[in-house]
Amino acid sequence: MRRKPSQERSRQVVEALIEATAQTIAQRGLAQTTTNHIAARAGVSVGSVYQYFGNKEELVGALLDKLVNDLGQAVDRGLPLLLDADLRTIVRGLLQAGFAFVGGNEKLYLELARNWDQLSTQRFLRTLERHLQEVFRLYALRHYREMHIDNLPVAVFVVTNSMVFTILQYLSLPQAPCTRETLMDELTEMAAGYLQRRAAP
Amino acid sequence: MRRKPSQERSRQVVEALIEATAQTIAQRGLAQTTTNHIAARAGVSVGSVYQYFGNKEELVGALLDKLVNDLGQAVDRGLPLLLDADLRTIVRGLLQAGFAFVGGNEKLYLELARNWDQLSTQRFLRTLERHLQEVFRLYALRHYREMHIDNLPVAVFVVTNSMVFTILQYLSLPQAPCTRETLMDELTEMAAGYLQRRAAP
DNA sequence: GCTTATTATGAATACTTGCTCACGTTCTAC
DNA sequence: GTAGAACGTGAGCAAGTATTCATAATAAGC
Repeated sequence: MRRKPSQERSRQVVEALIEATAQTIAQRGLAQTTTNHIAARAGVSVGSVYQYFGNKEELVGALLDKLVNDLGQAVDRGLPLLLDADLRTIVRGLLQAGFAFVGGNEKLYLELARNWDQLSTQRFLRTLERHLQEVFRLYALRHYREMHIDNLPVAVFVVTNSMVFTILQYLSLPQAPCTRETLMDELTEMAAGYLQRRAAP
Repeated sequence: MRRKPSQERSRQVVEALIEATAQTIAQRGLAQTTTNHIAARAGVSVGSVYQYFGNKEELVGALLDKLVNDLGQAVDRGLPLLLDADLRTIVRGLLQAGFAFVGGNEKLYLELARNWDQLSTQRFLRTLERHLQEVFRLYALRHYREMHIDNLPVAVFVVTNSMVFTILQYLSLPQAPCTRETLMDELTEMAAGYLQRRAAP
């Protein structure tokens, strides 16, 4: 951020720019999103973009920061409700929460996912992994008889990426091969089965 | 393809262009790959590109066609060797074959995967899914006592995408969270466990 | 009210890149 | 050998876009 906004109006401009970035990406795609489009949608001139952001990338980065933050909050909100349930219910709940999170902004998330090479998108996955690792660590502690995974980080890595990318593929398919419910059932089956495998006999 | 090459030299130019496209994408990334770069690497002038390809996209499409073809052949070669083994061995074998296939051109495949939104990349996955569906259909026929999946296409969709994208993520990670062997073990565990779940009692 | 700091503007700049086209070269057929 | 077809060339065009900067408007401090 090139200049730190000190007055109220400038803070509103920054907010409007980030919001406009999200909308423009969702509507036109990241590649077709220009600084002029963003400025126009935010109701300011291009110059204002460079008042607060060094370049286009920083602006998108700021949007990502906001989304990563939202994600963290969403996970933390849903977490305590799940810990008493069994593994299958937890996974199903997490999937449901995931779909709900993407929910209204499906296009935006899909578009961001299409560009997961940009460093920033990776932060999203890392954050998600970190949170999920915490969930399963707590579960493993409570149910140490049913679940004892020697390498939790790797297991979470595998499950997280499998879930996320399969869902993204599903969402970006021109015509779905099954209902959303079916997909969630299958993913739950796969993930829960995998995570529960090493039950102490 | 705008003009069909009839002489030998022009056929060599077309081949050189496709090969140069692969190398340039691997080295500079798809976004930074310009028609001028490709022509230069192929040792011809830009004009020649448009002699045989309507635009840049067609050129990349031709490369994709070649790769999809390679993939099909690779799967077909390895297939008969696997059918007598058990599910776990099959999955492990497929993963091994997958890594071997990507092998030398890791950067190219990674770069293409980063742009999976382009329609063409999807053909790759579809082809893979189709082949794998055939593998598991045959397996299910032989071992109908151990594996009875009511919706094979969906199961294959889930497994394929989970494997492919988890591996791609693994490969694009700056520092790996585990060895390649460990990753394959875990993926095998997850996939084989999932596919075998519905054993008739 | 006056001064100074902050904020907003948008035409102009600088640069990239896909693609064309007029011209030169090589091949083929007779 | 020569005409005509196929092929190759690369400077330059056209279109788009990130970024700047001189100028103007607005707010804050006194």
